[in-house]
Amino acid sequence: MSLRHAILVLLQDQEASGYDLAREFANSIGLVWNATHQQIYLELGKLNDQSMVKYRHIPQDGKPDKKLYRITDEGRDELIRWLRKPAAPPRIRDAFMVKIAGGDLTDSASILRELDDQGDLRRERLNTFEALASKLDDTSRDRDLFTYLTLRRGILDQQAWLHWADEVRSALKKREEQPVAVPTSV
Amino acid sequence: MSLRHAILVLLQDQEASGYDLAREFANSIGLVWNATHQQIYLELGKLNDQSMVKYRHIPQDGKPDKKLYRITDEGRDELIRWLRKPAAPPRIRDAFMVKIAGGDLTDSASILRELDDQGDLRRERLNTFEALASKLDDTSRDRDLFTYLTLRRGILDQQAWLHWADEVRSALKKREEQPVAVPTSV
DNA sequence: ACTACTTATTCAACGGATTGCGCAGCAACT
DNA sequence: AGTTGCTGCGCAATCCGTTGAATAAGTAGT
Repeated sequence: MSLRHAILVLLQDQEASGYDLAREFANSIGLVWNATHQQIYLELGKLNDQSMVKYRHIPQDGKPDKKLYRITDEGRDELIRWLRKPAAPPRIRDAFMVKIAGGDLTDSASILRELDDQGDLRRERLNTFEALASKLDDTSRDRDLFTYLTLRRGILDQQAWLHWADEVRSALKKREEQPVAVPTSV
Repeated sequence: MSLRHAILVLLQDQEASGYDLAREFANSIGLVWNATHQQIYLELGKLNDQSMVKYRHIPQDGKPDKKLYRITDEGRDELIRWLRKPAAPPRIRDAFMVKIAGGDLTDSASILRELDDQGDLRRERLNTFEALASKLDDTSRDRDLFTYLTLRRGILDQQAWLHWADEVRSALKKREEQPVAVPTSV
């Protein structure tokens, strides 16, 4: 319901094409909201119809033409209105966690395998986030305070996940060491 | 894409009605995947069409009739197949975080207000999760290992969030103490 | 008496999101 | 010579999800 607002937030700083936005959704904002290019183009179309944004057509040679969008006053008003009213709590949809909840059906080995895979991904993210955050440390993180805080959120999130993964590993190890009185097949 | 599998996981342990499942989605599984009753009834219908579940009709007096669903062999096969293949990484859609990213547009006060509200919610959740987890401690948390691990995930998640919220508060406080060279209005 | 909540299922309408495809040209690698 | 990848935009079909409502009878509270 608020892809539109995420787009407006991005357009606040600078004019951008749909393609530019898609890239940013894959990086910075992707941390908190992700979207594909189809959705973005569609939403830009709607925003344009409602004159929240406007664009100018830029012919390019060598590359395809593009449309550079910028936010309008109406768009900024809408954004501010949205910022004021409380956000709905995020709905959680974590397929991996559903697997954990149904873990009795699987063997530990395949759980551990996927745990490692997901862990690699998380650790990777953690590194990039930390790199970006320390870059902000060096220069000025007062101006980019909210970017910094967003990154911190991502960092703490990954760390919490990795910590949990360790707990899972040691719990599964303990369970295998002491062959318990649990039926292996019902 | 895997509400169906969450349902199948729940149906594994016991026969249940749509209504029962909806309640469980509001509690246990809701921690990692949430759904409204409309969705659940719809999905149960589809699962039934594909003979992943079957039901028996239970007439009741005093209360409305109900349908008790149970998982079939096909359903169990499908579930196991799904458990084996890697889960897609969860897509993140956190409206509140979008607000933080666009925080320059808002005053600190309204951010702090919403931070408190969200914090209350998180703290509440943390309490219920911890209560449930310690209940498992007392009896046997070997049998319910995966329930326990799911709860741990929820607990660590809330804690990480609350910790982040503290960081935000002190960062905003610091910013206000030293009136910085940041334009208040562009 | 009236209101509100619980149990139980379902329909209809809409909007948001995903998947898959198509076009188009240039650069770079194999 | 051929494949892959990047820049850039878009359509169509389908599916997933949300919102809102209807029905229906019992129980519990003010």
